[in-house]
Amino acid sequence: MTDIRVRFAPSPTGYLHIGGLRTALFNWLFARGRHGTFILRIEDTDRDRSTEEAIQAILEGLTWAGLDWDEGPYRQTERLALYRQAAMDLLHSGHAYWCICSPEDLEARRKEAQAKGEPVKYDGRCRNRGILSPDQPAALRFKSPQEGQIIFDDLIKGTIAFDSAVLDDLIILRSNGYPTYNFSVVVDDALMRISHVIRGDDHVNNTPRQIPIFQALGYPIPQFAHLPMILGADKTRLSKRHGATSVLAYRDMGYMPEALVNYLVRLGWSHGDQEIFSRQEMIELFDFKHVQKAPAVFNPDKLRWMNAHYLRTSDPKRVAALLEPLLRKAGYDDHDFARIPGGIEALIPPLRERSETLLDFVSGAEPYLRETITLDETAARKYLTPAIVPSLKKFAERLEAAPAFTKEELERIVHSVLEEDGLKLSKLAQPLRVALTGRTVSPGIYEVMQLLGKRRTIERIRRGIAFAQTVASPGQRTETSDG
RNA sequence: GUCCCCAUCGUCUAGUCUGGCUUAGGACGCCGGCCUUUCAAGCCGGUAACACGGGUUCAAAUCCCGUUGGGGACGCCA
Repeated sequence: MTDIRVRFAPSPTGYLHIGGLRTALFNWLFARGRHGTFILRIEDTDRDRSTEEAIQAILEGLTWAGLDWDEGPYRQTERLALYRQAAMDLLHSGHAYWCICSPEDLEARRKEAQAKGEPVKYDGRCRNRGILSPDQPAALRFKSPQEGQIIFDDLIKGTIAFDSAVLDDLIILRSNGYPTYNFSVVVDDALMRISHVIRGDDHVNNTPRQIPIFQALGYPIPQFAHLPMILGADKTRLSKRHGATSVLAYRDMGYMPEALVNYLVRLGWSHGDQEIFSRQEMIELFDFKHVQKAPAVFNPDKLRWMNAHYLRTSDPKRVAALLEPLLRKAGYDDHDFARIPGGIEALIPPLRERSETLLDFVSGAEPYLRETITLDETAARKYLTPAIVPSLKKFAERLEAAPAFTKEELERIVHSVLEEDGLKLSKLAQPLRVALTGRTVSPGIYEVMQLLGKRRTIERIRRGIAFAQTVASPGQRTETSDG
């Protein structure tokens, strides 16, 4: 059995996007599940569009997602001598030839062919010119086979056949000496002994052009697995038009990497009815047999649901670790974190039932992180009324005198007030909630009080009482009345 | 236009290879209910699909052909 060696080979012309992450994930899963090697290779042979920032963004995205690589990152621009050597070998063995057609000429001919409805391919006019040492800018072209068929068995799509007649002689070395994609991939996949080429199915058409190059170079042909594309809601290829497609943008929007990865693994792959997969399960269960052949539409709603699920079921420590940088980014610091008995971690259980993203935690945590709050006007007017003041007062007094600040004790006090004042819990809970958080929506009031601590709990109730009394004064009433 | 690939609820999908077990299952979303201290979460129920037309067969979502529709590729980009 040959070693499993796979690679993820992004071109650093932009950020790492959702589709790229999924391709990387499937490669990684395949390698990890078969004791294989996962190689990272940066395809930066396009000098004009490749950037260092993009490389960093790709590495950062993969790392965030938890996809670690065993070899690399290799950079093709550091391997140029290898491609040139291979190209010269091809020239000398008669598999390649110099072409002096200018890019402008080629472009013009392409347009003409397109307009006439003729096949758009290089006409091979330099093929028999036998140029040995060009004295003008020249590109090296590969002699593609002209007859027969090129057939390969795709692990996902099955047997795919192309007539060699549709192939033209592709350029393998640009006139600037840089290799082109179709050539450098083959050389690297061959040299790196890649056993399985797992990539997006936008590369299906490149495969019959690459296979003859493997053969001409004298290397074995790897297995191919072409993943279907990810589409946007309008069924066109996922792009910026569909909103956020950058992996790092999802991190910044408060998504957990395990949620994104789980969502992505189910986009095109399945294992019966199972939706939730641990890292280990994915590794063990992933196979090409259950990879879909048709493209899949990216569904942000399901991703959100998945994220909410992970938020609710993950270890609070884990969630807290991911949340902290977002809180800091929002302007909070250690001083704020220290206000909460139990720190950031204590926020997780109460808030996670109400959060779909970590950003929801950021806004939900505000009342507990700050020393004081601003009351929501509408909520305060509605619930902090003179009628509830006596009960609030009674509650605050008893709380102050209470021997402990446990949930049981809080519950006991609340119920004693309820009973004496003949109130239903909801009648007291909502005013308390508004006084304590400034809002109508929050975790349970006992949890809220625990997050606030005794001092802030009492202070906020007193402020709530003050508000209710201010509103009760005749002047205020007139002022705020809308008739 | 040429070439390649694909086709189950709105979306992700099970089932298709190895036809009958399917009144086509699950998930997201949506709708309703329960629970309830607000909002959620959770639980229960509902909504909704085999693109179409021909074959083959006792029997087809499952096999074959065609049509239609969709995606991808046609660069000295990757």
